[in-house]
Amino acid sequence: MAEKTKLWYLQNFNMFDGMSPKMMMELAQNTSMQNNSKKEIIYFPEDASNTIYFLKAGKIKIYRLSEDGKTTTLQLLGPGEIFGESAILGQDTHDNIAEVVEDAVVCAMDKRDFQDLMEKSPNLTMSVNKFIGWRLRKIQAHVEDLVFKSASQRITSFLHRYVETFGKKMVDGWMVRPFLTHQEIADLTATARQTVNQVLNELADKDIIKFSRRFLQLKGDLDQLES
Amino acid sequence: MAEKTKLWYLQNFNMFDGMSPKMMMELAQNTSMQNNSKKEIIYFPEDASNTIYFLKAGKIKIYRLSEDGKTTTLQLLGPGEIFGESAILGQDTHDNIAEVVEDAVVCAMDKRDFQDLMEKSPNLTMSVNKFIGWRLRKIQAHVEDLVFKSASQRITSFLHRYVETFGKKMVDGWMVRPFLTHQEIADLTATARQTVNQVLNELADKDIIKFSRRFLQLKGDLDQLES
DNA sequence: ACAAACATGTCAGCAAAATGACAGTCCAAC
DNA sequence: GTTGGACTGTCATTTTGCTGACATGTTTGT
Repeated sequence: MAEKTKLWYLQNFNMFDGMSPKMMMELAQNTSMQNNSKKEIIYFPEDASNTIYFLKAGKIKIYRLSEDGKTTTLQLLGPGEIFGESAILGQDTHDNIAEVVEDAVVCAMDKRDFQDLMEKSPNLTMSVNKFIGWRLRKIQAHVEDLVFKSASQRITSFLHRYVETFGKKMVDGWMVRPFLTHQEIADLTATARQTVNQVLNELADKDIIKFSRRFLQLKGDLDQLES
Repeated sequence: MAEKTKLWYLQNFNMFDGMSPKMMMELAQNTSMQNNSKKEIIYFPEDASNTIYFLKAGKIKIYRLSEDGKTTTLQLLGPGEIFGESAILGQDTHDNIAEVVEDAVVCAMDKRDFQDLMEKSPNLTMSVNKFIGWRLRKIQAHVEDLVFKSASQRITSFLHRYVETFGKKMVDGWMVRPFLTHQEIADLTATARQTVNQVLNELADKDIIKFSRRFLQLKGDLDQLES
């Protein structure tokens, strides 16, 4: 793929804001691009973690399995986000699974190339640190939710976040498409599929949302989805 | 305090392994030392986060409060650990509380000084990244515990970790002193005080542990405390 | 067009653990 | 010493939301 195209692809990762064009060029040269379709697995636990990934389009989920086959999703990532960062955080194998939720375009870069870049650019290092900090905060908030909130509160406040980050604002509310399956929401909120179904229908009964497999529509303001 | 003493104090933080003596000297010069006694608060949420702390001795807990006054402890830190790292992760206020659990000696350093050092030493940057990665993994494991394990499993596997990291190996098992209150354990494991009490007494009945306010003794091998 | 696989809707029953209440115990400070 | 406050021990009650079961509905691939 032409470097120029790659360069374009690497725009809109805030992490690279303020980097010199020369640096960006170097980044682009070291980046490979791939299309991944739904349900593809990008990495498994125990896989060597040599690569850092930039998500250009689509959605990826990072999740874990328990011994007895239960699933919990740690993060749902959208365009502009980075994953596989354990590579640059001194781990040589992954401990999560990264799976494509919506057909994705992923840029991949070897961790050594990225580390070389970091050494050359304190600016980049700074951005990486910020990004990691943000990740850390997100997961701490996740813990807080698990501990303080009830199952149904977790579901509604997940919907809030989901609509906020992935939805489009309309005249009379918000629209997100496509929507997730109830099981996917259950895994994200550490609840049972049936509970998700129930909460979703309750919200629909109250005329706060409308949903189907293809979309989620929020009628009115975000703060109706308060825990 | 003499730089020499400070220098000594800064040993045994793995983060500084492999740093040049010159660099260590610079570190020491920028570090201030403080003694904090039990129940002292080192920082509150919303406090400006300008400082990074190195825990030389004692124990610190990092915790959060919910609106309705519940508590959950995110981490229990012992000697050799770093906290307040949000300072170098691009956050300008804290979002947790750091409180002394056992009388502590804390080294404090201004975040800008530390960042200057990081720029000069890619080595240090690397160590910091590793440390953050380790922190991230710990908290992901915390999430996993919350989701997959039952209350009593969380308590036993907490005891496991506690004994492993803070205990002394004896001929016939392990000994940790002092011990925590049941409420503290409850906050660490997201359970109720009464449940902790029950599990503790069950383990004592099975003659696996012996405990009082002052100590926790594990009779025999660590793996008896498996979930 | 059809079947197989997957997703949703609903309900009854159950279990884990939180809550609340209170007595007993330890400890530290005066 | 005595007293107040914090910590521990125990129990009965209640709740949340998970489990399993099953019917219905929808999508996908051939």
